[in-house]
Amino acid sequence: MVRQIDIAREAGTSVPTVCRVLAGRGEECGITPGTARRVSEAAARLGYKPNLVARALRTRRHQSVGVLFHSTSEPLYAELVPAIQARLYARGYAAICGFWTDPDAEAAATIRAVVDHGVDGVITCHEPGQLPADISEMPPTVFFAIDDPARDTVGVNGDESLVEAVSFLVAKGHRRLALVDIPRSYADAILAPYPDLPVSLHGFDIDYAALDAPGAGGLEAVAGHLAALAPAKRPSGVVCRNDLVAVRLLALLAQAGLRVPGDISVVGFDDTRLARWSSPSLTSSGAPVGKLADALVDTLFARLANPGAPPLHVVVPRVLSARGSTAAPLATRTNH
Amino acid sequence: MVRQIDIAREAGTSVPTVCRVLAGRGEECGITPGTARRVSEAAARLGYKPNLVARALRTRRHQSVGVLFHSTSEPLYAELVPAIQARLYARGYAAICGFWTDPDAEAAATIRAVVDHGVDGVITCHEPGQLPADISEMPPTVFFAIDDPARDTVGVNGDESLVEAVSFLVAKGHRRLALVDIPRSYADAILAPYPDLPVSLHGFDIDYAALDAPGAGGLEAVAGHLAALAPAKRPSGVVCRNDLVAVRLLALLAQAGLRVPGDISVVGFDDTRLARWSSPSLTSSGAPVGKLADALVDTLFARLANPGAPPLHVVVPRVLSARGSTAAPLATRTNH
DNA sequence: ACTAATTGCGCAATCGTTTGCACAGACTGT
DNA sequence: ACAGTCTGTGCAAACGATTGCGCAATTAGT
Repeated sequence: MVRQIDIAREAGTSVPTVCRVLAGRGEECGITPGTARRVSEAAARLGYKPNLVARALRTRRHQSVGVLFHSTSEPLYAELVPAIQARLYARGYAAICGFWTDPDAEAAATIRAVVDHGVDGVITCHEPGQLPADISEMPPTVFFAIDDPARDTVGVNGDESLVEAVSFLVAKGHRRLALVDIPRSYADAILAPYPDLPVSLHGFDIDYAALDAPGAGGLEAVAGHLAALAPAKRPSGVVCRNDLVAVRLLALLAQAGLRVPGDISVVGFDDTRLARWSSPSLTSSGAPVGKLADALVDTLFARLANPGAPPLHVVVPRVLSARGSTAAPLATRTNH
Repeated sequence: MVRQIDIAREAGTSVPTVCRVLAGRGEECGITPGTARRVSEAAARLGYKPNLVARALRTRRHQSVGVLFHSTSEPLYAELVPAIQARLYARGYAAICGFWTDPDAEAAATIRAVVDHGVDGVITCHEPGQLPADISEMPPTVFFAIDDPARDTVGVNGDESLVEAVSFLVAKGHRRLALVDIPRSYADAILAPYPDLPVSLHGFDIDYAALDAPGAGGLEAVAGHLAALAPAKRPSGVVCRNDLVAVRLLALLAQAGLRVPGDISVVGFDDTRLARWSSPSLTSSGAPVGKLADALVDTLFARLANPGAPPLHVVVPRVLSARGSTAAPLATRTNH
């Protein structure tokens, strides 16, 4: 291990001078160009790597950020976490990652463990209200997909893009829709532009941990219900809370004998790789993962640069990508 | 922030005594039970949290492990990384995560950045031979799914379970098989038990980064080739390198007009959630993620506890889970 | 030439924890 | 009672980088 004192000896100077030159503050501190050059060259020659631990002890900045998300079984997070990590490294920061499955207990313990390791900031999807109370001092934190005017947040537009998904289906000719596992508040926002549209709500009790199982956490009942309806009474389009629910529904609808998009169209949310991997591929509305990661990391560094600024709020718009899971409804097509 | 000196003042003793008691070495160092109790109580009362950065500077152990994998677009890694992280936290260690997409350039830079942050150990799927040369001192490292007698490794059995997958299809009556993106060395191992089985090899040039695109990184050509063959000449069973390839192939075969498992059976590898999410669900052979994570973390800590021991090698057996993508071939069924 | 301002650099303390060593005090043995 | 052992505890020096302050050496000013 090469230390600053080794460079100092090599360059015939002292540790503080080495420190100032290597911190790029040579000019500012009035170091002679010649000295600065000797230091830089010696550092390069010896292959100096700063000891980040020692630096962190002195400066109280650790060059690391906690990245705390639901277990990556949420397909969006599986893509978002590596994207965030890449952007942090581009700024010389390490990503200390924490995942959990159970929202309440595990999350708090995981967050506490990461914060105790001395991160400079946190990026998380955890609800601010449920943060462990005894965390003495939570570092600057950016919350993803959380509505809280008092915190720094990065979100994706919710009800507007839900309206867009619905209008996409309406434009294709659908007149009877179902929403799966979508909050009623969002659903209400939909009714405004389409007061006469029959919309049914399903799957409020979906158990995401059981989505792997054959029953799919309650989703099988939803598929069965849809299949049991007479075609004329059946919703011809379904909008799902996220891609995972949509993809599982795709499989269950096939089992139940409904063809997608022939008998029924399906729209997902988040536009993850899952939407491109499924058969049929899934029409989905989501914000580009790269832009989300940009927004999260930029917001965190803006906060670190300016601790006193008022709360920051960024919304990344979703884009609807039409794919194979949506088509005009059968009735419309036969009418033509 | 509460420091040891605050506890020392509160308990009427000195910093070294506090340190020894809190390190659990009170007995060993002959601290009086009374003193030890006063220290413990004061620490609890004040809510002491050790400064891990200061400790790391002194002890050179950082209580953190680098977890370095391909970008989690590899479905197995998306499940493995959170499982590893959970086990590290259970031991009081943080997971500093690094992901990359391009195997050569990004991986080296990512690994270097993480190692520079001072991790105690590394768990990675990177090839040992391609580690950046100028990493002064690589900490103890466990390699996943790498064959290298000189390193600590955790693997899944490869050719044996490939044989098992083939024998599973043969037992169902399949007599003509295809392997997609499977190394020829493995394929050779298969020919031993089944010398007369016609096996064709496909998809050696699959571009994993392009698997999202419509052409699926070359996989569309494979599906097209299979669909173009006369049913009698067509392989009735396909074994794929991993679940992602298998799931994409499922979609492409459907597009090409082949039904799964009616016309053709498909077997995946790794048994990720993708296998349970696809339609039809995918027969797949994989080691349980939990056991893999256990093996990786246990092996790393065994190495940390005993730096001089000879290389450790653990193999976690795969288990074949039969699901909806496999059935007896059409020919066999009509014969009965 | 003598004081004052300026410049370039190094001394020493600091961050919080750990650990080798030594020093008091109590105790034992003769 | 005194030398020797043992026991519990504290002193001080690390670990490596950062930074306020001040000291020399040079230059400017009169």
